[in-house]
Amino acid sequence: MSKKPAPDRISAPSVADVAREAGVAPSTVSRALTMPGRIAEPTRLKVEAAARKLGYIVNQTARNLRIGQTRTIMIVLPDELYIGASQTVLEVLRSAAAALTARGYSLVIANVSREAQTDEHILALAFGGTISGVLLMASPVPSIGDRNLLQAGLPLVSLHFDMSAQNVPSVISNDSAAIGEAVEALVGLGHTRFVYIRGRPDNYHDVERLKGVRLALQRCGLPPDELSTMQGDFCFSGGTSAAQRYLALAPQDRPSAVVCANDDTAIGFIKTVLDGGLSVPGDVSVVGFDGAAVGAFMTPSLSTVQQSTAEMGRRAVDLVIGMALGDLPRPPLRTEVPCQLVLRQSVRALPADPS
Amino acid sequence: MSKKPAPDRISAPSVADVAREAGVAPSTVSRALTMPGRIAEPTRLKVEAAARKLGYIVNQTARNLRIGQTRTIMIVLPDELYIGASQTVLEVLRSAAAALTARGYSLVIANVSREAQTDEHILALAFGGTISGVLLMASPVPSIGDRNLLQAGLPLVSLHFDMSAQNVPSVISNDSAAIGEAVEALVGLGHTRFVYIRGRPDNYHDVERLKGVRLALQRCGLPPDELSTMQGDFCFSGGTSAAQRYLALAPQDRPSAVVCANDDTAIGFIKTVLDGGLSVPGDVSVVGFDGAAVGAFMTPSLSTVQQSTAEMGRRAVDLVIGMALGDLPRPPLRTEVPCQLVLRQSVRALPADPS
DNA sequence: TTTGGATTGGCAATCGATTGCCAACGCGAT
DNA sequence: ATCGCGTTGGCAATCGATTGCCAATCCAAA
Repeated sequence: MSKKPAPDRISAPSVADVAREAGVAPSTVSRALTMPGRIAEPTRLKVEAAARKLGYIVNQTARNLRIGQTRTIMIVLPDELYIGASQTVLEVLRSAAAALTARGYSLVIANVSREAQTDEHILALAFGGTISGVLLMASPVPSIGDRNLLQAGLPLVSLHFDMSAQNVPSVISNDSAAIGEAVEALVGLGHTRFVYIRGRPDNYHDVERLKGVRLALQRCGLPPDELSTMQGDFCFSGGTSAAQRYLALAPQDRPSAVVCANDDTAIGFIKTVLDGGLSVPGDVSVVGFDGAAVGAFMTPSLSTVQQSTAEMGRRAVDLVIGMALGDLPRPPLRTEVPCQLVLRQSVRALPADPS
Repeated sequence: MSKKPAPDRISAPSVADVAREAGVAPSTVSRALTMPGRIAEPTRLKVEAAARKLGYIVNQTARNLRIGQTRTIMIVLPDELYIGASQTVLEVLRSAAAALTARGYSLVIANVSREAQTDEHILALAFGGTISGVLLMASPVPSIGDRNLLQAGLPLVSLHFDMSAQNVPSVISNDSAAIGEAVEALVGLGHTRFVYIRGRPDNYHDVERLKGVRLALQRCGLPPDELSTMQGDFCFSGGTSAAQRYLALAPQDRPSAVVCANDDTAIGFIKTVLDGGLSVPGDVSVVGFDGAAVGAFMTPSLSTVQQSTAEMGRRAVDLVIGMALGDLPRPPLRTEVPCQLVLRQSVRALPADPS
């Protein structure tokens, strides 16, 4: 407030500077600022005043080096940070970031794609000592040669993918059960013939969701051959190409219910069949997965399975910080956060069959 | 490959360990690994072999402390990381992240919202010595009391907002000119009466885009009172409420062209007027701004002004790294990246007026 | 063989904060 | 006045990598 010590100082003041200003030893400064109670009140106040006067801010790099910890969590994003309508990964990222900063942690993004040298970068970061924990978002464990992220000995939590089998605590949606609910709702509306439009091959979500569809149909007593599948890719384009195949079917051969691996697929599908002259939900009912915000504003509005992204992020952060602090010697391996079915204009009840 | 030195070693190997293994001094190890040419080839190979054998990875914390640099760029995100259809900020973030990691930099996210203590956190990070530069995304300069981010003396680049007046190099879209093009296109299609649905008050983009609309109408020779404005908020809800006001107008009083501050606004507007029984573009033509990917899959598909997000991210990274390395003593204060007008089904030509 | 210059590699200081250890000090009790 | 205990604060080592400086070494030229 009074006068600035140095408006454009090159090097920031250090504990030594503060100590000199306050007339005490550097160790006293450090303790005064970080160990309440360890230093007598009058001395502490003197130090605090000196620190404020000099505009002292602790050098985190030096601090981290000394204490061997960083309060920094690394986030590994999926192969491809696809930007479409489904933004589950981003929503979880937002919630995790909020939870982390609220607890005084920083967050570094390790990657936004997954090219050749990306895993190397991730591992260098993990082994470089700047990281206190890792959040793995919808990603396999980064590895290079015979070295992988698990060996870094860092607290590690998987989001979206269930890796409990590999002993990695996982925070996941109940993909299979949730999509099953959607299928049961469609059966309840009179649908008996289904298409499932798949995501990328070998993807965890695709496998789980397809499984959920199959199980639900079985529970409803429908024979397995009432379900056909079409290949998709979790993107608009996958929905579009599946729709073209759907349109190519003879009208009476078209299943009345289409369940999609995610919202983008559903959106691509709907747009294409509408352009092809069909009505949604008049001719075909469509359900997506993820709960993209824009779904409510599509025409027709999109039925979907809403993931609880905010809670997933929070839970994962609780886990990884707990592990980093050693509070969780045996973290739960599976934390399942339930989804919520949202039925909108894109589905309708089938008129009772007179036959 | 042969046998692991210690599968669960507590402390990672240091230069000292490598030096012992290779039979040289620590300084030699350091130089061998970071200064090509400084160390004779045979020695260098010996060191490299030892490092590989021990699985040595440099401790970045120590390295950063010593060299007083971090190759880490901090990203400050907007007040609210709104997740809707318009994802400009996220697209730019993705592109910037890709450019940064490609150049060996790390990226820390300072914040995902802007609460009371957020700015404190941002400044602590900035002054804490762990940061080499800052990318400010659609955000004002964080400050707390009489201390602000500018005083940290860090390379700083603004994205989305033009802060060249405050001497901050800015990478921006040509908001005003681009939306002007859209307006001119609509005038070219025969539209003469316009509504502009605004974003949040005092927002940079809102101001620029409204200005662009006004200037374009003026250029086209239309009187200012052919433009009315409605309040929005950059979200679906803003479009929705504006649409309700639009529907409340007598049909002959409804302007035939609606220009929205962004795509989310347009999407909310379209959905609501469609539900209200109007046709788009039959009764009203609508244009958004941002180029949300999902726009192409709406019904009708959304006309918009596409921002070149990928290029913006790259440009900003080039700037901030150049400044950090001292390569850019006088960085350009304004880098304007042009947008591209995309006309889709949501606009149509007005039939020639017989009167 | 000697000399000069270039190359190589080691020693030790340094970055800034933290912390184990201990000396000094104060205070109350004997 | 002395002792003993608890409190306070200083000294110096430490975290791990980098780098200025210099000694040792080598090679070619004289």
